[in-house]
Amino acid sequence: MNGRTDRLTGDPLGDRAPGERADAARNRARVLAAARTLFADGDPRSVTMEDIARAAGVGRATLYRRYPDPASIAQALLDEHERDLQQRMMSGPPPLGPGAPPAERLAAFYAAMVDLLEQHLPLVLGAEVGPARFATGAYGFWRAHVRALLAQAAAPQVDALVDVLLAPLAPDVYQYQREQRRRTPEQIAAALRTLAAGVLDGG
Amino acid sequence: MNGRTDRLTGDPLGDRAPGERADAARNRARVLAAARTLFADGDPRSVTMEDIARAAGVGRATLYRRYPDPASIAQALLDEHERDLQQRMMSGPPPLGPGAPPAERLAAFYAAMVDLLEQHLPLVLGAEVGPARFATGAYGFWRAHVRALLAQAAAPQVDALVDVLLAPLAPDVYQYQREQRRRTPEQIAAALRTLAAGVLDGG
DNA sequence: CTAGCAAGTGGACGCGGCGTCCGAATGGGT
DNA sequence: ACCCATTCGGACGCCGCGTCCACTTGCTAG
Repeated sequence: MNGRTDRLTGDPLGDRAPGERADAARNRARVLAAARTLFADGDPRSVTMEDIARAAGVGRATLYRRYPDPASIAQALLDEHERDLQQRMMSGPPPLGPGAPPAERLAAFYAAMVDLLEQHLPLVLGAEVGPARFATGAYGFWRAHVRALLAQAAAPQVDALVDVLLAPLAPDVYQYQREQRRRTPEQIAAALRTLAAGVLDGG
Repeated sequence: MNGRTDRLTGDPLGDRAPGERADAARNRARVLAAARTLFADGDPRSVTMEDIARAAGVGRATLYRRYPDPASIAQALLDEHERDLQQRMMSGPPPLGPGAPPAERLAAFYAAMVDLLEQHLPLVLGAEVGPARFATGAYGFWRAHVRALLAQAAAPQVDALVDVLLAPLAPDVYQYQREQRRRTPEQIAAALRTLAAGVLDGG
């Protein structure tokens, strides 16, 4: 029918929803681009809706139409990366994907998460507002994954252990280790590998 | 020549600092009492300076004289409990105090922290504002303690493991497990015991 | 006992972000 | 070219913050 010309080739989250108006799509792209910049250079926790609106050249109500707060904008920017990781966990090559023993898969998951945190720390910090972290769909996914690995390895205390094992991946813990403790991503990943081995192999 | 020493550290309702005026002491007691109530029944994270001032029957500037924000008031209320725990860790009976093998002491520390969280969760949540948790003196103490235990047990990755092992004690992780996951303090403590054993005994 | 002074107090003020509302503009189908 | 639904964005009221300053209170020296 209507061959819609996709003129927004540089658009971060390219595709626009069916029936979305052209100006809406354009503004959404502007908002996301501006937000990405703002979160990246500055304190991600203190980015305000007004900041984003001004940087995007858009009214504040336009922002509120789609996003309730800065955190959800950061979340939108993170989504594609998280989805990608989820894909690799479900159907990628081992040890991250299926096929490796649970302890190795857990270690690989830790390594992948460290990678994600390292590459997008500002966004992750911006997306984390208090207990909101646990409410994300992503947390539920990590949770289900790790829980399955624990069950597969016949670990004790499966249900209670899951959140304990996910706790070190909290963004501010990572930030603290990187910036206050001057630890490298490799050191952090190594410690998490030790943890995975201790819980799933030893003990 | 009054050698007055302003103690900006709010100590809980008890004695008053030397040279502190009677009205100041009375107000400080009022403030702490009011704050304790407010943090306890309501969302600890949304307690505001104005709330506390109103509940205490005190002007806002009076609050700001001693405490920069609600979090530091919660911290003041927590201090005595944390000090007590620190005392038991340093010179109390084993397994929490010295004398037990590291793995058992770590498990005992976890149990004691779960106890503290369980009894004072509202205060702990109120005292935790973002990355402020790591800046607390208390965190440094827990950190040094766990680090010593790890070193004593000749664990690998000592420095990087410390913060990983402390992460599950983050107040919002605990709250999530209790309120969303409906887990009992015993279950949480058991999972942490498993963790301690896995890292220090096994692995 | 009184007077003086410094510490303590609290109401008022300006600032900035929040979230919403409504008149204006814009887009896309007819 | 028209029309209506959707979207836009400036403006508004609200609330909490943090500070300032004029007033009050407690302590102490004379």
